[in-house]
Amino acid sequence: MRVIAANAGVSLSHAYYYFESKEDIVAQLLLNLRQEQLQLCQDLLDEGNTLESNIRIVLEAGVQCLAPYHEFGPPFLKVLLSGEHANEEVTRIELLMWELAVGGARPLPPLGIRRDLPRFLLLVARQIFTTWAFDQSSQQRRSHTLIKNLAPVVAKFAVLCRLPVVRSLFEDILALMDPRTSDIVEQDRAPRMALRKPKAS
Amino acid sequence: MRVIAANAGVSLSHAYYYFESKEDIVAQLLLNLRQEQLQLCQDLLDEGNTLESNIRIVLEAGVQCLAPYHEFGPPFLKVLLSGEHANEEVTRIELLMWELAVGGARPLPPLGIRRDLPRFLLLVARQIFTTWAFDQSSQQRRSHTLIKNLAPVVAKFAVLCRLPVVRSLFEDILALMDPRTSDIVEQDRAPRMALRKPKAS
DNA sequence: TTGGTTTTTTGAACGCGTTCAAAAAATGAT
DNA sequence: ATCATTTTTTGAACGCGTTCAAAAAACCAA
Repeated sequence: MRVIAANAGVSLSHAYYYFESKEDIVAQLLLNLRQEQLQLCQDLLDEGNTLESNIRIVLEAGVQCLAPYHEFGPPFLKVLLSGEHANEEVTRIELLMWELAVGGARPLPPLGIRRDLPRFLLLVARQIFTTWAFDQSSQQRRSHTLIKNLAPVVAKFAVLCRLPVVRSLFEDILALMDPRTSDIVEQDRAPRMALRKPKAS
Repeated sequence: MRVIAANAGVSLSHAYYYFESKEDIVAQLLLNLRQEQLQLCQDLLDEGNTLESNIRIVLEAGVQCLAPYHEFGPPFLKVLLSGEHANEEVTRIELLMWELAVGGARPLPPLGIRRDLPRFLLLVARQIFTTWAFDQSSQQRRSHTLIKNLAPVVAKFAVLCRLPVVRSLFEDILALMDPRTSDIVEQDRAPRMALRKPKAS
């Protein structure tokens, strides 16, 4: 904070006139970087690539924009997971990027999951982000490798969602991670879209 | 640290004679709690329940043991993800619990995944832990609900792994998160167990 | 016992994020 | 222009995790 204030040419305490806390500054920085990533993605996604390619583009743009601030990986993650600060805006931007990636992919993903796939990819991306945040390998090589290996798997999964069994797994996972699901307490939730009746019970 | 040192009846600086840092104390605490969870699980898992039931038992034992220290959720997570401190021991214990959960389940999970399922469950459990660490709902209600809803989904997934398509997804996911995968840099990894040949390269 | 060596323990200080009362500056009505 | 009010800016301090030189204690050969 002392360095930031000095660089801004104000006193230490004056920095708190503009920002609530250091974490708040980190949150703003993350927001700026996500906006930068969005701009980068908008330049790269408009060519009708495959879904796999688009997934890689978005993820790589992410680590590229954040790379100069990799030392703030853990604070970034904390801001994102703590659900405070301006992170609903960050989530909005992330979701928008995944909508572009899905909507611009050729061939288009199966119709049945097309609407929900962006939210699913958001979950996947959060997992990548977690890995990246604590990636101690040089140049975050591990994260890049993970992205490279993950993109085809997710794309394959999307295609397999044409099969009802796989599709129901997709729905289950999405329902689990949907925050609304956690609010249901009283009634037992029946499994959604049970494609195969359980033998008993 | 001042409070801990005072409670221990030593001076502040003397606490650093026994522990490297505050994070180190947190890591040791987490290890103790995992050992406690293991003991709890060993008492509850020896009855040949279903896999779903065992999954719930292990996860619930986890949140139960950690509940008194929920305020340390984020530091716990950081310790676990940063890969420092004594967390390979923590991982060992967690893996052991999942081996008990899988090996003691009746009916036994499909043979093809029986060996790898514990590692898969470890990944799932880490995700639950992440959710729990930042769970702001009262009594961590959200985490409990998530566990309740997740157990049947994972159990269902395990059964579906009898189908080759689903099984290959299982293998893919496990390979992705395996740290060894990230070390492969030079050669392009061919997709393992491709069940359906792509139409063109 | 002595004197030297190692282990244990401490007090004082540092850096960092944060707070707060109050000074300085800007603003606005009379 | 004057004074009251609000906005902007600051210096001094606090709490916390951490470090370190040095004191105190324990240990051990001579």
